[in-house]
Amino acid sequence: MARKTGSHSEITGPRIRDAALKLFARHGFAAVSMRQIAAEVGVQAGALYLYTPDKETLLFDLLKAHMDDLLAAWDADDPGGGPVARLEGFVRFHIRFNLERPDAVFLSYMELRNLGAANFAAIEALRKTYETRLETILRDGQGAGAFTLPDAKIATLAIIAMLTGVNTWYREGGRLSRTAVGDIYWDMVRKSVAA
Amino acid sequence: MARKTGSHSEITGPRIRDAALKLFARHGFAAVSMRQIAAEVGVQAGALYLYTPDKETLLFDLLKAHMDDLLAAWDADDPGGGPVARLEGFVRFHIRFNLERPDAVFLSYMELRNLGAANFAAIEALRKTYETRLETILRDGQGAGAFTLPDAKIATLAIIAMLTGVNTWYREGGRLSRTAVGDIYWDMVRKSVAA
DNA sequence: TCTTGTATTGAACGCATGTTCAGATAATCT
DNA sequence: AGATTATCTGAACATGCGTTCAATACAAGA
Repeated sequence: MARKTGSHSEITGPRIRDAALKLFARHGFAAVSMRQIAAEVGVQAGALYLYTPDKETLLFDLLKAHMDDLLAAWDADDPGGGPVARLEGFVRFHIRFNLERPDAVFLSYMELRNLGAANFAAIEALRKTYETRLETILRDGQGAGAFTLPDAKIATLAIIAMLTGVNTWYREGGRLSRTAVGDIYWDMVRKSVAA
Repeated sequence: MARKTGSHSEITGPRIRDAALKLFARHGFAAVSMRQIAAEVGVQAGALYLYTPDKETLLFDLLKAHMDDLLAAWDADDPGGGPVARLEGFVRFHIRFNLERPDAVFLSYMELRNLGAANFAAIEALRKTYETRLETILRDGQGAGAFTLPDAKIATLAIIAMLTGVNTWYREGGRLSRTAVGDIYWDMVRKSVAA
């Protein structure tokens, strides 16, 4: 047996990335073998190397794609207007976006350490870019007298950490809808930066 | 060569746990081999099995010890008094305690997935116990009219996530002292639950 | 000093790892 | 129909894994 009927790189490629994302998130990068990913897709391990030069690059591509998605999605979602409206938009966006792709979020802040220096720096830069989006809103609001912040940089990190924490406890079909979660966090964030 | 001069279980035991903690936190549980841990201590891999029945138990013991420390330290540190004073105590305690043992904190919320079901449940129970400590303070304050919370349970998780986030960015000798960090987070937490 | 118990080595076990590649088959193009 | 290209297999490579255990050297107590 060699090439399989119906085989296409446009089909196999995404399936490999999906399987890798799911398995890496569930068990950790180092604990997942190329053979396990291949088995999930239904091919032999050797076939994976038609789609990635090596295991680390497979991880990097997943993280890079996630961060690119995140930035593009926020830039499309930014409501504009005053700092308060934009901050509310950010809070609701971050929660919604992260809850829609828990595996990618988990990977993105758990498996950075498995990247080489260059790949690590690339992801870090994207993360910093995202943080700056929020920091700018906070500084604008501070300048306009809408917010009172002891430290804008730390407020940025504190808010993002708080919001990202939703992914650790939220379960589909639980006590609260996603909208209700957004309401609760917006209430806390709004007050935490209040003048 | 067999037994080494000056060898003692009271010395080697802690050194193995220290090395395992450091390496697991740095590279991840699955990525660290028993031989690497042994090399860090300066013994052969076989010697580790005098101190742990297997690799997973070594991880579990580290996590368990950390959670026990955490609970005991808070119970000793709880200032008592009114809900506002206790909440301030909790915020400052959590930051200080976590900054003193970043490796253990990192492990405790990154490597739970490498535990079997029984070990996982044991750590989860301790974590929940700690969360309940904060939740009780928040509910007391809510009852006394000192706090206004849309949801006490979620406020608990949000505050802990925000505080634990300090460990991802704090660097010794950086711009802010630990006390200054405590001040900033206490300001944000206090306002986020304000009436 | 002699004995008993403790701490460690070093080799071995079977099995899994990431990666490569020649060969084989399916899809596509001429 | 025939030639070419894309896709995948299956075996192989060297290396490393967690764990066990008999042999051995040191420490401690009598």
